[in-house]
Amino acid sequence: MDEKKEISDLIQSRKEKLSWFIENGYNPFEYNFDKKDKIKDIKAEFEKAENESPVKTAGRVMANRLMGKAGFFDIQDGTGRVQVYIRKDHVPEGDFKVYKHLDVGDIIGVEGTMFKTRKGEISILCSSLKLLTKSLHPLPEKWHGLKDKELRYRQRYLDLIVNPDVKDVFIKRSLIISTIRQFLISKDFLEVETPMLQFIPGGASARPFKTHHNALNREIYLRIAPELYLKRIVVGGIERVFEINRNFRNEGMDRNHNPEFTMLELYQAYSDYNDMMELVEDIFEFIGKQVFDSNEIIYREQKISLLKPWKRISMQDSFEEYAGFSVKDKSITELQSMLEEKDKIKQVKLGKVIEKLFEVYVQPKLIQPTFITDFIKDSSPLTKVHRTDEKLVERFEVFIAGMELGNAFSELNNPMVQKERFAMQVEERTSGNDEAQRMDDDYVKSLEYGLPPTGGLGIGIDRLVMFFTDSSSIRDVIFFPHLKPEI
RNA sequence: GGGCCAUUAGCUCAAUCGGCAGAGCAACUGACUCUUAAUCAGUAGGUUGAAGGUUCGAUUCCUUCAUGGCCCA
Repeated sequence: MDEKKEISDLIQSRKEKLSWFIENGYNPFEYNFDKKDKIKDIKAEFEKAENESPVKTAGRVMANRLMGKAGFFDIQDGTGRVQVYIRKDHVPEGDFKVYKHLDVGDIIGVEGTMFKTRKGEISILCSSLKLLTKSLHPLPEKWHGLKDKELRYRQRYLDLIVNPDVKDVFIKRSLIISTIRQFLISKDFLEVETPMLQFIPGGASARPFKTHHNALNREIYLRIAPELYLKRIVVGGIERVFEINRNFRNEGMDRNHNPEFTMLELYQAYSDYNDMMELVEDIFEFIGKQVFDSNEIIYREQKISLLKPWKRISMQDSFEEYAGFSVKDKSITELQSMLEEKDKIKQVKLGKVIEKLFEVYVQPKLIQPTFITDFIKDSSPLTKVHRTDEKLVERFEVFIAGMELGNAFSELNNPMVQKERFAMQVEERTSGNDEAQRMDDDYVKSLEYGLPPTGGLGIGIDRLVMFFTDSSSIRDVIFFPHLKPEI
Protein backbone atom coordinates (compact mmCIF):
# COMPACT_ATOMS: atom_id res chain seq x y z
CA MET A 1 0.00 0.00 0.00
CA ASP A 2 2.91 2.30 0.67
CA GLU A 3 4.64 1.89 -2.64
CA LYS A 4 4.11 5.52 -3.47
CA LYS A 5 5.45 6.66 -0.15
CA GLU A 6 8.40 4.32 -0.47
CA ILE A 7 9.71 6.21 -3.46
CA SER A 8 9.13 9.65 -1.98
CA ASP A 9 12.14 11.95 -2.02
CA LEU A 10 12.37 12.05 1.75
CA ILE A 11 12.83 8.32 2.07
CA GLN A 12 14.92 8.12 -1.06
CA SER A 13 17.56 10.55 0.17
CA ARG A 14 17.82 8.65 3.44
CA LYS A 15 18.20 5.37 1.59
CA GLU A 16 21.01 6.92 -0.44
CA LYS A 17 22.76 7.86 2.79
CA LEU A 18 22.18 4.35 4.06
CA SER A 19 23.96 3.06 0.97
CA TRP A 20 26.85 5.45 1.58
CA PHE A 21 27.37 3.92 5.02
CA ILE A 22 27.34 0.40 3.65
CA GLU A 23 29.70 1.26 0.78
CA ASN A 24 32.16 2.83 3.20
CA GLY A 25 32.24 -0.15 5.53
CA TYR A 26 29.93 1.11 8.27
CA ASN A 27 27.09 -1.02 9.58
CA PRO A 28 24.00 1.22 9.62
CA PHE A 29 22.28 -1.21 11.97
CA GLU A 30 24.98 -1.91 14.57
CA TYR A 31 24.85 -4.79 17.02
CA ASN A 32 25.59 -3.01 20.27
CA PHE A 33 27.23 -0.02 21.85
CA ASP A 34 28.86 0.27 25.24
CA LYS A 35 26.76 3.19 26.44
CA LYS A 36 28.30 4.23 29.73
CA ASP A 37 26.46 7.42 30.56
CA LYS A 38 22.88 8.64 30.70
CA ILE A 39 22.39 12.11 29.30
CA LYS A 40 20.62 13.40 32.38
CA ASP A 41 23.48 12.20 34.62
CA ILE A 42 26.33 13.73 32.65
CA LYS A 43 24.58 17.09 32.53
CA ALA A 44 23.86 17.00 36.26
CA GLU A 45 27.43 16.05 37.07
CA PHE A 46 28.89 18.82 34.95
CA GLU A 47 26.47 21.26 36.54
CA LYS A 48 27.94 20.32 39.92
CA ALA A 49 31.65 19.91 39.27
CA GLU A 50 32.30 21.70 35.95
CA ASN A 51 35.20 19.40 35.13
CA GLU A 52 35.73 18.31 31.58
CA SER A 53 35.23 14.63 32.23
CA PRO A 54 35.10 12.07 29.43
CA VAL A 55 31.69 10.65 28.57
CA LYS A 56 30.31 7.93 26.35
CA THR A 57 26.64 8.06 25.56
CA ALA A 58 24.11 7.37 22.85
CA GLY A 59 20.76 8.60 21.65
CA ARG A 60 18.66 9.86 18.79
CA VAL A 61 19.66 12.93 16.76
CA MET A 62 16.86 15.46 17.29
CA ALA A 63 18.29 18.57 15.63
CA ASN A 64 21.33 19.43 13.57
CA ARG A 65 23.08 22.73 12.92
CA LEU A 66 25.94 22.22 10.48
CA MET A 67 28.36 25.08 9.87
CA GLY A 68 30.84 23.99 7.24
CA LYS A 69 33.68 22.34 9.14
CA ALA A 70 31.90 22.17 12.47
CA GLY A 71 28.44 21.61 13.75
CA PHE A 72 26.12 21.34 16.70
CA PHE A 73 23.51 18.66 17.08
CA ASP A 74 21.19 17.54 19.83
CA ILE A 75 20.80 13.94 20.94
CA GLN A 76 18.05 12.57 23.13
CA ASP A 77 17.98 9.41 25.18
CA GLY A 78 15.47 8.03 27.66
CA THR A 79 16.59 10.54 30.27
CA GLY A 80 17.02 13.80 28.44
CA ARG A 81 18.63 15.81 25.71
CA VAL A 82 22.12 17.24 25.26
CA GLN A 83 23.92 19.28 22.66
CA VAL A 84 27.01 17.84 20.96
CA TYR A 85 29.70 20.01 19.35
CA ILE A 86 31.69 18.43 16.59
CA ARG A 87 34.72 19.99 14.83
CA LYS A 88 36.36 18.55 11.78
CA ASP A 89 39.84 18.94 13.31
CA HIS A 90 38.84 17.28 16.59
CA VAL A 91 37.59 13.90 15.35
CA PRO A 92 39.06 11.14 13.16
CA GLU A 93 38.65 12.06 9.50
CA GLY A 94 36.00 9.44 8.79
CA ASP A 95 33.85 10.54 11.71
CA PHE A 96 33.21 13.96 10.26
CA LYS A 97 32.03 12.35 7.03
CA VAL A 98 29.76 10.14 9.11
CA TYR A 99 28.43 13.27 10.78
CA LYS A 100 27.69 14.85 7.42
CA HIS A 101 25.66 11.82 6.39
CA LEU A 102 23.51 11.80 9.52
CA ASP A 103 19.83 12.66 9.46
CA VAL A 104 17.62 13.90 12.24
CA GLY A 105 16.17 10.72 13.72
CA ASP A 106 19.32 8.60 13.42
CA ILE A 107 20.53 6.85 16.54
CA ILE A 108 24.23 7.37 17.27
CA GLY A 109 26.88 6.75 19.86
CA VAL A 110 29.08 9.64 20.97
CA GLU A 111 32.34 9.91 22.91
CA GLY A 112 33.78 13.18 24.11
CA THR A 113 34.26 15.51 27.01
CA MET A 114 31.84 17.79 28.77
CA PHE A 115 32.18 21.55 28.33
CA LYS A 116 30.13 24.69 28.32
CA THR A 117 29.60 26.79 25.18
CA ARG A 118 30.12 30.54 25.12
CA LYS A 119 26.38 30.96 25.47
CA GLY A 120 26.51 28.72 28.54
CA GLU A 121 24.94 25.50 27.32
CA ILE A 122 26.32 22.29 28.78
CA SER A 123 27.49 20.25 25.80
CA ILE A 124 29.65 17.34 24.72
CA LEU A 125 32.77 18.14 22.71
CA CYS A 126 32.76 15.18 20.38
CA SER A 127 35.94 13.12 20.00
CA SER A 128 34.30 10.31 18.03
CA LEU A 129 30.89 9.26 16.86
CA LYS A 130 29.29 6.20 15.38
CA LEU A 131 26.04 5.54 13.60
CA LEU A 132 24.12 2.84 15.46
CA THR A 133 20.79 2.81 13.65
CA LYS A 134 19.76 4.58 10.46
CA SER A 135 16.33 6.16 10.50
CA LEU A 136 14.44 6.13 7.20
CA HIS A 137 11.48 8.36 8.06
CA PRO A 138 11.64 12.06 8.86
CA LEU A 139 10.51 12.97 12.36
CA PRO A 140 7.54 15.29 12.92
CA GLU A 141 8.20 19.01 12.97
CA LYS A 142 10.77 19.97 15.59
CA TRP A 143 8.96 22.98 16.97
CA HIS A 144 5.26 22.12 16.88
CA GLY A 145 5.77 18.40 17.49
CA LEU A 146 3.09 15.88 16.60
CA LYS A 147 -0.37 17.27 17.33
CA ASP A 148 -2.71 15.08 15.30
CA LYS A 149 -4.31 12.88 17.97
CA GLU A 150 -4.99 10.05 15.61
CA LEU A 151 -1.34 9.88 14.54
CA ARG A 152 -0.22 10.19 18.15
CA TYR A 153 -2.25 7.12 19.11
CA ARG A 154 -1.53 5.09 15.99
CA GLN A 155 2.19 5.85 16.03
CA ARG A 156 2.72 6.23 19.75
CA TYR A 157 6.48 5.84 19.29
CA LEU A 158 6.56 9.14 17.42
CA ASP A 159 4.45 10.75 20.11
CA LEU A 160 7.00 9.54 22.67
CA ILE A 161 9.97 10.78 20.67
CA VAL A 162 8.73 14.30 20.09
CA ASN A 163 6.29 15.03 22.94
CA PRO A 164 8.23 14.72 26.22
CA ASP A 165 5.16 15.06 28.47
CA VAL A 166 3.77 11.80 27.12
CA LYS A 167 6.61 9.78 28.56
CA ASP A 168 6.07 11.35 31.97
CA VAL A 169 2.50 10.05 32.09
CA PHE A 170 3.67 6.51 31.46
CA ILE A 171 6.50 6.77 33.96
CA LYS A 172 3.93 7.93 36.52
CA ARG A 173 1.68 5.03 35.54
CA SER A 174 4.46 2.56 36.23
CA LEU A 175 5.32 4.22 39.54
CA ILE A 176 1.69 4.23 40.67
CA ILE A 177 1.29 0.55 39.91
CA SER A 178 4.50 -0.46 41.63
CA THR A 179 3.50 1.68 44.62
CA ILE A 180 0.17 -0.14 44.86
CA ARG A 181 2.05 -3.46 44.76
CA GLN A 182 4.43 -2.28 47.44
CA PHE A 183 1.53 -1.15 49.63
CA LEU A 184 -0.46 -4.37 49.29
CA ILE A 185 2.53 -6.63 49.74
CA SER A 186 3.40 -4.73 52.92
CA LYS A 187 -0.14 -5.53 54.13
CA ASP A 188 0.43 -9.27 53.58
CA PHE A 189 -1.42 -9.53 50.29
CA LEU A 190 -0.22 -12.19 47.84
CA GLU A 191 -0.11 -11.22 44.18
CA VAL A 192 -1.70 -13.95 42.06
CA GLU A 193 -2.72 -14.61 38.47
CA THR A 194 -6.01 -16.18 37.45
CA PRO A 195 -7.40 -17.29 34.09
CA MET A 196 -7.90 -14.81 31.26
CA LEU A 197 -9.65 -17.53 29.25
CA GLN A 198 -12.82 -18.63 30.96
CA PHE A 199 -15.60 -20.97 29.92
CA ILE A 200 -18.02 -19.03 32.14
CA PRO A 201 -17.19 -15.33 32.04
CA GLY A 202 -18.25 -14.15 35.48
CA GLY A 203 -17.65 -11.60 38.19
CA ALA A 204 -19.26 -8.63 36.46
CA SER A 205 -22.23 -7.60 34.38
CA ALA A 206 -20.80 -7.08 30.92
CA ARG A 207 -20.64 -8.65 27.50
CA PRO A 208 -17.53 -10.74 26.91
CA PHE A 209 -15.31 -11.26 23.88
CA LYS A 210 -15.87 -14.72 22.53
CA THR A 211 -13.22 -16.97 21.04
CA HIS A 212 -12.82 -20.62 20.26
CA HIS A 213 -10.73 -23.31 21.88
CA ASN A 214 -9.64 -25.55 19.01
CA ALA A 215 -8.44 -28.59 20.94
CA LEU A 216 -11.63 -28.75 22.97
CA ASN A 217 -13.80 -27.47 20.13
CA ARG A 218 -15.61 -25.23 22.57
CA GLU A 219 -16.46 -21.59 22.88
CA ILE A 220 -14.35 -19.79 25.42
CA TYR A 221 -14.35 -16.18 26.60
CA LEU A 222 -11.86 -13.51 27.52
CA ARG A 223 -12.52 -12.66 31.11
CA ILE A 224 -14.63 -9.68 32.14
CA ALA A 225 -13.33 -9.94 35.73
CA PRO A 226 -11.08 -12.20 37.82
CA GLU A 227 -13.46 -12.06 40.80
CA LEU A 228 -14.80 -15.61 41.02
CA TYR A 229 -11.32 -17.13 40.73
CA LEU A 230 -9.79 -14.83 43.31
CA LYS A 231 -12.49 -15.78 45.81
CA ARG A 232 -11.85 -19.47 45.12
CA ILE A 233 -8.27 -18.77 46.20
CA VAL A 234 -9.53 -17.24 49.43
CA VAL A 235 -11.62 -20.39 49.95
CA GLY A 236 -8.32 -22.22 49.62
CA GLY A 237 -6.97 -20.38 52.62
CA ILE A 238 -4.87 -17.61 51.15
CA GLU A 239 -6.49 -14.86 53.12
CA ARG A 240 -5.29 -11.80 51.24
CA VAL A 241 -4.89 -11.87 47.46
CA PHE A 242 -4.70 -9.31 44.71
CA GLU A 243 -4.32 -9.29 40.96
CA ILE A 244 -3.42 -6.38 38.68
CA ASN A 245 -4.21 -7.42 35.16
CA ARG A 246 -6.28 -6.95 32.06
CA ASN A 247 -10.04 -7.35 31.77
CA PHE A 248 -11.87 -7.40 28.46
CA ARG A 249 -15.37 -6.07 27.90
CA ASN A 250 -17.07 -6.12 24.56
CA GLU A 251 -18.52 -2.64 24.58
CA GLY A 252 -18.00 0.83 23.15
CA MET A 253 -15.01 3.08 23.59
CA ASP A 254 -15.05 6.60 24.94
CA ARG A 255 -13.12 8.89 27.23
CA ASN A 256 -13.46 6.45 30.12
CA HIS A 257 -13.66 3.08 28.38
CA ASN A 258 -11.20 0.94 26.47
CA PRO A 259 -12.25 -2.63 25.54
CA GLU A 260 -9.23 -3.97 27.40
CA PHE A 261 -8.39 -2.23 30.62
CA THR A 262 -6.32 -2.86 33.70
CA MET A 263 -8.00 -3.71 36.94
CA LEU A 264 -6.81 -4.14 40.49
CA GLU A 265 -8.92 -6.65 42.34
CA LEU A 266 -8.21 -7.68 45.90
CA TYR A 267 -9.88 -9.83 48.53
CA GLN A 268 -9.30 -9.72 52.25
CA ALA A 269 -10.70 -12.44 54.50
CA TYR A 270 -12.40 -11.62 57.81
CA SER A 271 -13.29 -8.18 56.48
CA ASP A 272 -16.31 -6.35 55.12
CA TYR A 273 -16.95 -3.35 52.90
CA ASN A 274 -16.20 -0.94 55.73
CA ASP A 275 -12.67 -2.30 55.88
CA MET A 276 -12.48 -1.88 52.09
CA MET A 277 -13.31 1.82 52.42
CA GLU A 278 -10.41 2.31 54.79
CA LEU A 279 -8.16 0.36 52.47
CA VAL A 280 -9.12 2.59 49.52
CA GLU A 281 -8.38 5.70 51.54
CA ASP A 282 -5.02 4.28 52.57
CA ILE A 283 -4.05 3.23 49.03
CA PHE A 284 -4.82 6.67 47.58
CA GLU A 285 -3.09 8.48 50.39
CA PHE A 286 -0.05 6.25 49.99
CA ILE A 287 0.15 6.86 46.23
CA GLY A 288 -0.19 10.59 46.83
CA LYS A 289 2.61 10.55 49.34
CA GLN A 290 4.99 8.16 47.56
CA VAL A 291 4.57 9.28 43.95
CA PHE A 292 3.43 12.90 44.18
CA ASP A 293 4.60 13.89 47.66
CA SER A 294 1.21 15.44 48.28
CA ASN A 295 -2.23 14.69 49.64
CA GLU A 296 -3.79 17.10 47.22
CA ILE A 297 -4.13 16.41 43.50
CA ILE A 298 -5.22 18.82 40.78
CA TYR A 299 -7.52 17.14 38.30
CA ARG A 300 -8.98 19.24 35.46
CA GLU A 301 -8.32 22.41 37.46
CA GLN A 302 -10.12 21.06 40.53
CA LYS A 303 -8.26 20.67 43.80
CA ILE A 304 -8.94 17.24 45.22
CA SER A 305 -7.96 16.31 48.74
CA LEU A 306 -6.97 12.73 49.47
CA LEU A 307 -6.98 13.21 53.22
CA LYS A 308 -9.10 10.65 55.02
CA PRO A 309 -11.81 10.10 56.06
CA TRP A 310 -13.63 10.48 52.76
CA LYS A 311 -17.31 11.28 52.59
CA ARG A 312 -19.60 8.26 52.89
CA ILE A 313 -23.22 8.47 51.85
CA SER A 314 -25.77 5.89 50.81
CA MET A 315 -26.93 5.63 47.23
CA GLN A 316 -30.45 6.67 48.19
CA ASP A 317 -29.44 9.52 50.49
CA SER A 318 -27.13 10.89 47.81
CA PHE A 319 -30.15 12.00 45.75
CA GLU A 320 -31.42 14.19 48.57
CA GLU A 321 -28.00 15.73 49.02
CA TYR A 322 -26.90 16.18 45.40
CA ALA A 323 -29.90 15.85 43.08
CA GLY A 324 -32.46 17.86 45.02
CA PHE A 325 -35.07 15.13 45.04
CA SER A 326 -35.67 11.88 46.87
CA VAL A 327 -35.97 8.43 45.39
CA LYS A 328 -37.28 6.85 48.60
CA ASP A 329 -40.80 8.22 48.32
CA LYS A 330 -41.23 7.31 44.65
CA SER A 331 -42.57 4.19 43.00
CA ILE A 332 -40.51 2.40 40.40
CA THR A 333 -42.92 3.64 37.71
CA GLU A 334 -42.37 7.23 38.77
CA LEU A 335 -38.62 6.77 38.74
CA GLN A 336 -38.69 5.07 35.36
CA SER A 337 -40.52 8.02 33.90
CA MET A 338 -37.57 10.23 34.85
CA LEU A 339 -35.14 8.16 32.80
CA GLU A 340 -33.86 9.05 29.37
CA GLU A 341 -36.08 7.77 26.59
CA LYS A 342 -33.81 4.95 25.52
CA ASP A 343 -33.51 3.59 29.07
CA LYS A 344 -37.22 3.71 29.94
CA ILE A 345 -38.13 0.36 28.45
CA LYS A 346 -34.76 -1.29 29.01
CA GLN A 347 -34.44 -0.73 32.74
CA VAL A 348 -37.08 -2.61 34.69
CA LYS A 349 -35.35 -3.35 37.97
CA LEU A 350 -35.44 -0.79 40.75
CA GLY A 351 -31.72 -1.07 41.41
CA LYS A 352 -30.80 -0.37 37.78
CA VAL A 353 -33.31 2.46 37.46
CA ILE A 354 -31.84 4.19 40.48
CA GLU A 355 -28.29 3.62 39.25
CA LYS A 356 -29.16 5.16 35.88
CA LEU A 357 -30.69 8.21 37.59
CA PHE A 358 -27.65 8.39 39.82
CA GLU A 359 -25.34 8.57 36.80
CA VAL A 360 -27.21 11.61 35.53
CA TYR A 361 -28.16 13.55 38.65
CA VAL A 362 -25.55 12.68 41.28
CA GLN A 363 -22.34 11.29 39.82
CA PRO A 364 -21.15 14.49 38.05
CA LYS A 365 -21.34 16.31 41.39
CA LEU A 366 -19.07 13.91 43.23
CA ILE A 367 -15.84 15.85 42.85
CA GLN A 368 -14.13 15.22 46.19
CA PRO A 369 -13.53 11.52 46.99
CA THR A 370 -16.86 9.98 47.96
CA PHE A 371 -18.04 6.50 48.84
CA ILE A 372 -21.55 5.80 47.60
CA THR A 373 -22.81 2.91 49.71
CA ASP A 374 -25.64 0.44 50.04
CA PHE A 375 -27.01 -0.39 46.62
CA ILE A 376 -30.38 -1.95 45.88
CA LYS A 377 -30.07 -5.72 46.04
CA ASP A 378 -31.22 -6.71 42.57
CA SER A 379 -28.30 -5.16 40.71
CA SER A 380 -25.54 -6.78 42.76
CA PRO A 381 -25.70 -10.59 42.61
CA LEU A 382 -22.33 -11.24 44.27
CA THR A 383 -22.88 -9.02 47.28
CA LYS A 384 -24.05 -9.78 50.80
CA VAL A 385 -27.39 -8.46 51.97
CA HIS A 386 -27.09 -5.37 54.18
CA ARG A 387 -26.97 -6.32 57.84
CA THR A 388 -29.73 -3.86 58.75
CA ASP A 389 -31.87 -3.60 55.59
CA GLU A 390 -32.66 -6.65 53.52
CA LYS A 391 -33.57 -4.60 50.43
CA LEU A 392 -29.99 -3.36 50.22
CA VAL A 393 -26.57 -4.92 49.76
CA GLU A 394 -23.27 -4.01 51.39
CA ARG A 395 -21.62 -2.49 48.36
CA PHE A 396 -19.96 0.81 47.59
CA GLU A 397 -18.53 2.58 44.62
CA VAL A 398 -15.90 5.25 44.99
CA PHE A 399 -16.07 8.46 42.97
CA ILE A 400 -13.50 11.17 42.41
CA ALA A 401 -13.89 14.10 40.04
CA GLY A 402 -17.14 12.61 38.78
CA MET A 403 -15.37 9.41 37.73
CA GLU A 404 -16.15 5.98 39.10
CA LEU A 405 -12.81 4.60 40.23
CA GLY A 406 -13.71 1.53 42.24
CA ASN A 407 -16.30 -0.89 43.44
CA ALA A 408 -16.36 -3.08 46.55
CA PHE A 409 -18.56 -5.38 48.56
CA SER A 410 -18.94 -7.50 51.57
CA GLU A 411 -18.70 -10.68 49.52
CA LEU A 412 -21.72 -12.94 49.41
CA ASN A 413 -20.55 -16.24 50.89
CA ASN A 414 -23.79 -18.11 51.49
CA PRO A 415 -23.80 -20.76 48.73
CA MET A 416 -27.57 -21.22 48.78
CA VAL A 417 -28.22 -17.51 48.41
CA GLN A 418 -25.55 -17.27 45.76
CA LYS A 419 -27.22 -20.03 43.79
CA GLU A 420 -30.56 -18.19 43.98
CA ARG A 421 -28.98 -14.93 42.87
CA PHE A 422 -27.33 -16.62 39.92
CA ALA A 423 -30.68 -18.21 39.04
CA MET A 424 -32.31 -14.78 39.01
CA GLN A 425 -29.53 -13.52 36.74
CA VAL A 426 -30.06 -16.44 34.40
CA GLU A 427 -33.76 -15.57 34.27
CA GLU A 428 -32.86 -11.99 33.34
CA ARG A 429 -30.55 -13.35 30.71
CA THR A 430 -33.21 -15.47 29.09
CA SER A 431 -35.55 -12.47 29.07
CA GLY A 432 -33.02 -10.59 26.97
CA ASN A 433 -30.44 -8.85 29.19
CA ASP A 434 -27.19 -10.09 27.68
CA GLU A 435 -25.19 -8.38 30.40
CA ALA A 436 -26.78 -10.46 33.14
CA GLN A 437 -24.49 -12.95 34.84
CA ARG A 438 -24.33 -16.67 34.23
CA MET A 439 -24.73 -19.64 36.52
CA ASP A 440 -21.39 -20.85 37.78
CA ASP A 441 -22.01 -24.07 39.68
CA ASP A 442 -18.34 -24.71 40.25
CA TYR A 443 -18.05 -21.36 42.00
CA VAL A 444 -21.11 -22.13 44.13
CA LYS A 445 -19.49 -25.42 45.00
CA SER A 446 -16.41 -23.61 46.26
CA LEU A 447 -18.65 -21.50 48.50
CA GLU A 448 -20.16 -24.71 49.83
CA TYR A 449 -16.74 -25.53 51.25
CA GLY A 450 -16.77 -22.17 53.02
CA LEU A 451 -15.55 -18.70 52.04
CA PRO A 452 -14.73 -16.78 55.21
CA PRO A 453 -16.32 -13.37 55.62
CA THR A 454 -14.47 -11.42 52.97
CA GLY A 455 -14.23 -7.88 51.69
CA GLY A 456 -13.48 -7.42 47.99
CA LEU A 457 -12.40 -4.38 46.05
CA GLY A 458 -11.84 -3.50 42.42
CA ILE A 459 -10.08 -0.34 41.23
CA GLY A 460 -9.81 0.66 37.58
CA ILE A 461 -6.12 1.33 37.18
CA ASP A 462 -6.44 3.30 33.95
CA ARG A 463 -8.92 5.73 35.48
CA LEU A 464 -6.83 5.95 38.62
CA VAL A 465 -3.83 6.89 36.49
CA MET A 466 -5.98 9.41 34.59
CA PHE A 467 -6.85 11.02 37.89
CA PHE A 468 -3.30 11.17 39.22
CA THR A 469 -1.82 12.41 35.91
CA ASP A 470 -4.59 14.92 35.16
CA SER A 471 -5.45 13.15 31.90
CA SER A 472 -8.87 13.72 30.37
CA SER A 473 -8.98 10.57 28.24
CA ILE A 474 -8.21 6.93 28.94
CA ARG A 475 -6.37 6.99 25.61
CA ASP A 476 -3.74 9.21 27.16
CA VAL A 477 -2.79 6.63 29.80
CA ILE A 478 -2.74 3.53 27.58
CA PHE A 479 0.19 3.26 25.18
CA PHE A 480 -1.80 1.68 22.39
CA PRO A 481 -5.48 2.46 22.92
CA HIS A 482 -7.98 0.57 20.85
CA LEU A 483 -8.71 2.34 17.56
CA LYS A 484 -10.70 1.33 14.54
CA PRO A 485 -8.55 -0.09 11.77
CA GLU A 486 -7.34 2.58 9.38
CA ILE A 487 -8.76 0.97 6.25
C1' G B 1 -26.50 5.80 19.81
C1' G B 2 -27.26 11.49 18.59
C1' G B 3 -25.22 16.45 17.37
C1' C B 4 -21.17 19.58 15.98
C1' C B 5 -16.19 20.08 14.06
C1' A B 6 -11.87 18.36 11.54
C1' U B 7 -9.20 15.67 7.50
C1' U B 8 -4.76 20.19 2.27
C1' A B 9 3.22 18.45 1.16
C1' G B 10 6.76 13.92 5.87
C1' C B 11 5.08 17.51 10.24
C1' U B 12 2.48 22.33 11.81
C1' C B 13 -0.87 25.30 9.35
C1' A B 14 -2.93 29.06 5.21
C1' A B 15 -5.94 29.62 0.75
C1' U B 16 -11.16 36.23 0.33
C1' C B 17 -17.75 35.33 -2.75
C1' G B 18 -16.78 28.86 -6.40
C1' G B 19 -11.64 31.24 -10.31
C1' C B 20 -3.68 29.28 -11.44
C1' A B 21 -3.14 25.16 -3.98
C1' G B 22 0.68 28.49 -0.44
C1' A B 23 4.06 29.28 3.97
C1' G B 24 7.29 27.59 8.00
C1' C B 25 9.92 23.33 9.55
C1' A B 26 11.88 18.79 7.40
C1' A B 27 14.37 17.31 2.46
C1' C B 28 17.86 18.38 -1.74
C1' U B 29 22.29 21.68 -3.98
C1' G B 30 25.88 25.31 -2.41
C1' A B 31 28.42 28.77 1.49
C1' C B 32 29.74 28.85 6.62
C1' U B 33 34.77 26.09 12.87
C1' C B 34 30.29 28.62 19.30
C1' U B 35 25.23 27.34 16.79
C1' U B 36 20.79 26.43 19.52
C1' A B 37 13.44 27.31 16.11
C1' A B 38 21.40 28.69 13.38
C1' U B 39 21.95 31.97 9.14
C1' C B 40 22.40 33.07 3.75
C1' A B 41 21.45 31.74 -1.71
C1' G B 42 18.89 28.31 -4.69
C1' U B 43 15.83 23.58 -5.87
C1' A B 44 12.19 20.12 -5.37
C1' G B 45 7.90 18.32 -2.95
C1' G B 46 0.19 17.81 -3.84
C1' U B 47 -5.06 12.33 -6.85
C1' U B 48 -6.73 18.79 -1.14
C1' G B 49 -9.36 11.47 3.44
C1' A B 50 -12.62 8.22 -0.39
C1' A B 51 -16.70 7.86 -3.93
C1' G B 52 -20.50 10.38 -6.35
C1' G B 53 -23.28 15.03 -7.64
C1' U B 54 -24.08 20.45 -9.03
C1' U B 55 -21.07 23.82 -12.17
C1' C B 56 -17.75 26.42 -17.89
C1' G B 57 -14.79 25.67 -13.44
C1' A B 58 -14.93 22.56 -6.69
C1' U B 59 -9.91 22.58 -1.27
C1' U B 60 -14.47 25.70 -1.24
C1' C B 61 -21.45 23.96 -2.45
C1' C B 62 -24.53 19.10 -1.97
C1' U B 63 -24.94 13.54 -0.86
C1' U B 64 -22.86 9.09 0.96
C1' C B 65 -18.83 6.74 3.29
C1' A B 66 -14.14 6.35 6.33
C1' U B 67 -11.14 7.91 10.41
C1' G B 68 -10.42 11.14 14.48
C1' G B 69 -11.82 14.97 18.05
C1' C B 70 -15.34 17.61 21.17
C1' C B 71 -20.14 17.80 23.37
C1' C B 72 -24.62 15.23 24.65
C1' A B 73 -27.07 10.49 26.01
